[in-house]
Amino acid sequence: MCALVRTFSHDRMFLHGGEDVRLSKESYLENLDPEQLEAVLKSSGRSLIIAGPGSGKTRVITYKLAYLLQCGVKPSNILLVTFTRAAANEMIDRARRVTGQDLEDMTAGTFHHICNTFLRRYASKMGLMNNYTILDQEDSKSLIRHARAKIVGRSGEKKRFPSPSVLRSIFSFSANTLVSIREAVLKRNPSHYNFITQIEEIYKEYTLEKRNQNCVDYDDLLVFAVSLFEQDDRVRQREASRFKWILVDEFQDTNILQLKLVEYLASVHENITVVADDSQSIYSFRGARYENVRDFMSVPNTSVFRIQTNYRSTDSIVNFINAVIPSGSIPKKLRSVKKNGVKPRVVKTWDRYEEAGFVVEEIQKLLNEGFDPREIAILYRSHSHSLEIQVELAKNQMDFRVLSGLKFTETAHIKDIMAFLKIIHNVRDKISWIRVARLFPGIGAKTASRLADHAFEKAKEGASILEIFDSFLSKKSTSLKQLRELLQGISEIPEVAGKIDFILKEFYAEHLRDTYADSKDRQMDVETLIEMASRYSSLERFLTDLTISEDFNNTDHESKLTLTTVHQAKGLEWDVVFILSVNPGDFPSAYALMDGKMDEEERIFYVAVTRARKRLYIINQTLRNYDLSLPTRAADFVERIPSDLAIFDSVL
DNA sequence: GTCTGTAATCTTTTT
DNA sequence: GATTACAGAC
Repeated sequence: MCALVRTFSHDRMFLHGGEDVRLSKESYLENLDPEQLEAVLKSSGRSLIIAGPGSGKTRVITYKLAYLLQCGVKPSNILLVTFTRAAANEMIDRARRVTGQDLEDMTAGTFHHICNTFLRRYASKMGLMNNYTILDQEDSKSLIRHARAKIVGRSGEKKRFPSPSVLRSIFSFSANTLVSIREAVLKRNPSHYNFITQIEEIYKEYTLEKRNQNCVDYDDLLVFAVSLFEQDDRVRQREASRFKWILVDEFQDTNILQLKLVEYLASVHENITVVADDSQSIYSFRGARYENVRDFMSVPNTSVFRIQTNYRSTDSIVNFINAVIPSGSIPKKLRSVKKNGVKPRVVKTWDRYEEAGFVVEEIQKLLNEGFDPREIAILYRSHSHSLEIQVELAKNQMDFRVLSGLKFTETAHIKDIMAFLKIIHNVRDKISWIRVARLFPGIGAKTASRLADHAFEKAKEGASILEIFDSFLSKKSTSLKQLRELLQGISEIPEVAGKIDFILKEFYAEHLRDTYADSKDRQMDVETLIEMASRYSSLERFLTDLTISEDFNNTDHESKLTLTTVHQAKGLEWDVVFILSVNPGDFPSAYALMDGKMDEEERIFYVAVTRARKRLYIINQTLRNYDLSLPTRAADFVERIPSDLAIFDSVL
């Protein structure tokens, strides 16, 4: 297909005005450096691009995409898989600008998005109705909580029995690594092994309820998509035929299911390019295995490209980065392009308050120097490490945005509104019924769950909202009547935005006023949600996007500092980066120290350090809240830093 | 049954 | 230090 395969073997000739006139005229390729260019142009068939941090991975994929389009590959024949929806959008935007082509028909997004589109299409094959709802983390936990209560009951046995969150992580780990529940418990939480029979029962109950209520969780999206292709070869053939080209970013963070999926989808045309940096694999807790990179590479005829130049950071920072390459990485040494940088600073403070004080003071200096606040970021291992700094910033009236922590879509008021919509979309969704019913005065846990059970049974018989309420035995309280009217009203309004507006006006605004001190802010959030909804005509699309893509959370940016966990900082970069609380027990986390799992922490630290373009600050504290009798030195990232690569400071 | 106050329980990272 | 389970008042 397209001239690619032919031209590739003959290398640069082609670039310097070889056969393909159309492309050689395009100046955009000149924006790439030789090693990037090679990766873009020469990779066809199966190829793996191992690219270090700051090597312009996004640019490589974007230009590869543009190049394919220029070669005449139709957008509908391309699959682009990225780690976040935002990353896909960014690449598409750039490729659109470069090529001037309309990319509407391209399939792009995260694995979860892509699996969801397959699942909607083939839902019935998998025993689902295509109006299934996707459970987010919290909904999934609620469902597990119910299943848990059913199995463990109210007896004293409950003590030390794994909590819903722990159970969820066990189930999720099992799904994403293709191991049994038994093995998952042994691997992750061996101390819970004596509860194994109950855990297995809860898992059964949870799975059954998900099916009954026509719900899938995040893991199911992947699991179902994989088994769809495994079970039906015709479906696999049909879908794989469509994708003449597949591009996958952040491949080191894929799990075994995602690897399988990619292999299925590439099985017809075998044109697949994956980009990876094994040192940046930081999602093992959700099944990511950087061994995928090795497995992918070990298939015959896979070509491997390496980009080891770092275009992002100054030489001083790159030298520092080279000194903290995680153990177990594929050996690498990054080259820098930007010269005369400032050495990273390692600053010792007393406690988290002093740390916050120092950071704010230093930021003020940087702003005076002329740095743009949008180009300054504060990173930390855990969201809880950010509280003191948030207070300190607020005290000094400095604007900031927080990417970590409670997301817009996770706040109680947004979840309430969503629950109304979810009922309309999938009447069997008990979790939403319970959530909604409890908002009304006089309806508590008991009535709510009786109503949910009733609605569920009636829905199976195909009853309407009105019929569900009419046959609900309980005394016709005013609350129930109001709920009935409300749901009926929502279902009659066609537009998504109109539905939400109706909920707000008829009921929710008042509810907010009665229950929250900050009801004004919350109402404004709901109004934002209406604004978002106005861009959607399909309720299903709206619900899906809101639970599956986080684009909605990264709102305005204007002249603000950024605060975020390292995990959420992946793929981003700033001129100035502060890394907070680099002490054993905080970063690396206490968890990792206990389990001796330092390798992943090293990679997280590596990701953090590599976000900085010009200035890098590493802050730690003398007052350790984690007292180690264990070897602290090995666990202390600061202790490992060679003395000539940073400036060591103390504000004590 | 609902609502409210108090005691116990953890405590990462997220699509 | 916040969430959640539970006991007791209504």
